[in-house]
Amino acid sequence: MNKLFDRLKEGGLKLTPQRLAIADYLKGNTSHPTAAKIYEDLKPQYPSMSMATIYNTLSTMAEMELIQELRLHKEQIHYDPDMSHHLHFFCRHCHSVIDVPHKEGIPDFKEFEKKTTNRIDHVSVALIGVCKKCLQKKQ
Amino acid sequence: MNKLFDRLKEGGLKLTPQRLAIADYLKGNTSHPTAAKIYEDLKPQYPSMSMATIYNTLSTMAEMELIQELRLHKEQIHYDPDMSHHLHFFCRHCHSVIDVPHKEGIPDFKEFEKKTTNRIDHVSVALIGVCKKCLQKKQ
DNA sequence: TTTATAGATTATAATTGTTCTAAATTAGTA
DNA sequence: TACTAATTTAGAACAATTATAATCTATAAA
Ligand SMILES: [Mn+2]
Ligand SMILES: [Mn+2]
Ligand SMILES: [Zn+2]
Ligand SMILES: [Zn+2]
Repeated sequence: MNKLFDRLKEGGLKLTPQRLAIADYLKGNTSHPTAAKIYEDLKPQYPSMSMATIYNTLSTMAEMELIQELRLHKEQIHYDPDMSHHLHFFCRHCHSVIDVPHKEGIPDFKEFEKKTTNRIDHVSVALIGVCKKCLQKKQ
Repeated sequence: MNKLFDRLKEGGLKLTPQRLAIADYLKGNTSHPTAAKIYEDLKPQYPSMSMATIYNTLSTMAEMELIQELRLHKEQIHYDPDMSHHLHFFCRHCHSVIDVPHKEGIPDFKEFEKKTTNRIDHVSVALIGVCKKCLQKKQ
């Protein structure tokens, strides 16, 4: 029932309770959690789970392109199981990450690539600002 | 003769040899150096200069909006005295940063702001890829 | 010339998210 | 059940940046 988990299986990886817990946690999750948040939330059910396991599993999933790593600031990596093309808004007060529906718009840089012969693999766009909640609190 | 330094002066800061050295180093510099690179390059002339001074000075300059801090990856901050609107290409092999002339093109997100009432302060665009030199080396 | 003071610099310690390591445990298989 | 390679775990290591506290500097009283 969990696509993430099924893909891990297909990849020949062992099906451990930890991996299932992390896959279940991420499934349909739009909150862009950090490793620390996942650890904290899984702790009650899996008190022995290590941060290393969280990072290992997330790294594996990212390598298999099942989730994406969002490096929106230097403090922490956020993880996103939504692999569809969309952008992110990052609140620099509370560090929350909000999905931004993406409708084309990002210009192409083919000209830059041709002129310079640098190869662009990925255009990273992030909207930085202050979220609704934090704006309200400040008043 | 150095605009950066003059602005520091205007800001009421003391004009120290360290600050002048850093301002001179950055003037017209398009290499997007890190704090460590600046430290290394100034060491011969200023062997007693501390990393703390480099960071303090760069932070002050960034706060005064005389330079920008580029957080293109989690490892290091790159500094750029060019405050004009332009984008950056980042090579994930050698970590070099290359200016990309910007001709409008970045879509506006007014609609997102109105709908969600989150406030966008800044749209960060980074082109991630492999630079010319690194592409050649791999062949 | 001394003393005072505020700000700047320095060396070093602390911080912190992530990665590494090595030992213990487990899943999958026979 | 027993084997083995993969996985998990606790804790150490790492590295860029930030914080701290002592020292230094320039300038201004006294
Ligand atoms: Mn998302
Ligand atoms: Mn630049
Ligand atoms: Zn917020
Ligand atoms: Zn390169």
